[in-house]
Amino acid sequence: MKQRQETTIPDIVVSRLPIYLRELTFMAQEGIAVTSSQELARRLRSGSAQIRKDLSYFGGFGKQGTGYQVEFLCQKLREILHLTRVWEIALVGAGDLGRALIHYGEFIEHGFRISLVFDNNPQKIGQRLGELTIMSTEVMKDEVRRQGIKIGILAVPASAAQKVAEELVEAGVGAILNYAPVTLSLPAGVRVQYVDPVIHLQRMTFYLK
Amino acid sequence: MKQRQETTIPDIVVSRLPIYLRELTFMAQEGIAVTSSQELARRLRSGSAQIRKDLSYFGGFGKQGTGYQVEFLCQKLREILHLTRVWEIALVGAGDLGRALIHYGEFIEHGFRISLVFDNNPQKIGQRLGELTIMSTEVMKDEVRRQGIKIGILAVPASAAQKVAEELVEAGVGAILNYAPVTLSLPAGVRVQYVDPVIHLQRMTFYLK
DNA sequence: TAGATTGTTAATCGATTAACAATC
DNA sequence: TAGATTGTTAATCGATTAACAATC
Repeated sequence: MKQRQETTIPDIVVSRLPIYLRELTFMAQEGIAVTSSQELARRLRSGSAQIRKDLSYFGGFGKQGTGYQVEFLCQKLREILHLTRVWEIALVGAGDLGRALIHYGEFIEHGFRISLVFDNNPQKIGQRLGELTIMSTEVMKDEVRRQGIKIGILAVPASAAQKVAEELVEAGVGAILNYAPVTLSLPAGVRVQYVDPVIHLQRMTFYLK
Repeated sequence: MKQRQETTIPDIVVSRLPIYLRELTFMAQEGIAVTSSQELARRLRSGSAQIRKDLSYFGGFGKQGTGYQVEFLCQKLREILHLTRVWEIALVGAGDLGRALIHYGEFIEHGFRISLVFDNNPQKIGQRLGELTIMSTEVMKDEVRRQGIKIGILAVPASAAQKVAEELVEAGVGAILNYAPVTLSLPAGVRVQYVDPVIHLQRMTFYLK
């Protein structure tokens, strides 16, 4: 049960934790109170040794002979991933995608709240989107900084993405979910996750005949 | 310039090729005719040795002392990734996300065409979505098989995803882009790419304070 | 106690990187 | 030729997996 953040956690380990948390949450909903690395591995189509090793970076959460208390492990994973608070998000781009994201219910269910929306189109500025009012990208930096927002979602065209990303970082954002189809060049330490449906599809067509 | 598919290509190598292709396409648009592994690496924030090694799995596309012809390399990458044809796609789920995907212009620009849309909501069946008519999931298997469609996009709730995915696979689909927040259990050989904004965000909050 | 499963070590496997001969 | 950059090998690095003592 020792905490050991002394070691640097491999990024690839961190990237698996949300998957574990999601599956464990399903299991809790199914009424499963206790599980094993083997059962979890079977559901996730991964290896039980990997799961145990991943978890052991953060401490010993199980009991020999028994396994893991599902609710307890969920709670620990939420703490590790800093999910025991609500994260405010700035969304940039109020097109079709931005609209879909605003209405996406999973965000609020999991402690993420889009609290600012920006667009550079004068036609859109001032309009309502869900419960928010679309603001000008000109005030973006100030507003994001003022509210202390740390997460940005980029739903802008590729051509605008780099500049917007830089401004978000200047405003204090440390994590960007990028839907624009372009690789961003940002200072080390800024986290970026890429979502580009075309890239994802192209990763699969290689295997199709 | 030898072709050597003899070796199995590591999945991680394949997954980088679309990123190379995207950046090279930008470079071509910028009027850059010739580039080097070093220049490409700088733009992608990766290593030049990695780029050369990745490409060498498929043949020698460059010239010592000179580098790579941008257009030529783009063409080769398109061939490797099987992007020299149009891929028809079946979209399942006509909610906000499905709507956004239908209107997403990048698909057709890159040779992907959503040609069937399904939903299980009787209210939606028969309605138009873009240029398509929403069809019942009851006819999904038959229609997908009849048209020989190999790619599916899942934009359904988590609770429906596994069943829909299995039906798509039975209908001959070999690649699934899954927007539902759940891990799918499918036969080996079926490719799946996951897009779950919540998971992506949770991979970054670990690093935020 | 007998059975089960963890947490951890060591072995294996695979990916990245450095280095350089080949060559344009 | 001199300079540059590829394609490839070998070294390094890191991640996965197997195995098992510890222990519930």
